[in-house]
Amino acid sequence: MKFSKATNYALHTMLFLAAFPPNKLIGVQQLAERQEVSPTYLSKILTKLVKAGMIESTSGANGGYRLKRNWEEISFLDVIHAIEGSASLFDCEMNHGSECLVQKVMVSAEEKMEDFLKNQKLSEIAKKMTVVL
Amino acid sequence: MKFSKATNYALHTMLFLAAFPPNKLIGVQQLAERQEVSPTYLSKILTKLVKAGMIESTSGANGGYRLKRNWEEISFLDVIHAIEGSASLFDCEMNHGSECLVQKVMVSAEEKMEDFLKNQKLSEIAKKMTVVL
DNA sequence: TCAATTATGGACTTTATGTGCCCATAATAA
DNA sequence: TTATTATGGGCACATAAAGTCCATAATTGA
Ligand code: SF4
Ligand code: SF4
Repeated sequence: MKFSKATNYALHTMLFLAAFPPNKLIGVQQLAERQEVSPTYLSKILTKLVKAGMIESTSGANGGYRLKRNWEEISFLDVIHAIEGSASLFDCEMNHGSECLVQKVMVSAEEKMEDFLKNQKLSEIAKKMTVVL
Repeated sequence: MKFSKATNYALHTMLFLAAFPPNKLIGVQQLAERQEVSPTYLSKILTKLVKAGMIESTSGANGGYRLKRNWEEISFLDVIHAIEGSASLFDCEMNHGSECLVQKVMVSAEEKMEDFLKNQKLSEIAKKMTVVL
């Protein structure tokens, strides 16, 4: 029960892009160096963010990634869900009726965390960070 | 990023014990059957609960497990921590100063969930459950 | 048009963790 | 003493995370 490193990389990349000249492209090489992660691995993560509609990519020389227009509204939760998926943290195979209290408690707990993360916008946090990374 | 099955087993065992004649011992065999899990595996989990001071065990014929006296105060969070440990869900190896905002946000989010789980007492939930398991 | 650069995607290996089993040992009751 | 039950170490298996490699596509610039 831990957040994956991939989520960490994704969050940091998004925050870095938020504090980067907008519309300017930056390649996976430089993003990877900054986080001390292999470019090939980070590449997979970035592709997920692209598919989630948070960033856009451009191939070819001088290509790279940049935030999409709606980025100011993206929350921590959005990034986490893009990487880890949106399935419940507590998945019980059995199905003892819809009034199962255990699941209810666990799902409610998870929602408490998600409600908070939903309100943590990347733009707000990036603004407050003095040094990025 | 999922709660382990072990946590699921632990929670269900505790809830079952809460709705069981107090001071009466029940063996791992019967507990395991009820949850459709191997006794040997459940045994390890129960030992963790013993070490966490939530239940007590008795060896020998007619031995088994039962709740300890203080059990009414035990929360979901206590059980989860006993099984999964209490380390932060978001552990960043790097240490970019104590004012790291990313960690702050993630830890705060986790605390939201924990605050909720801390207030879910086993005794309360067990009382509300019509049928146990 | 050609070569260099960059992202994408598939397949793979490695590593870590969770899940589960087996057996030896200790403790207790009959 | 024997049967029963928990404990603990070690091992095996399954699953997922983390990371690598390479082929392909898209774009730029010469
Ligand atoms: S009671 Fe709920 S959580 Fe427990 S096994 Fe049944 S469905 Fe799953
Ligand atoms: S900024 Fe915080 S979360 Fe990010 S790498 Fe540094 S210590 Fe870790």
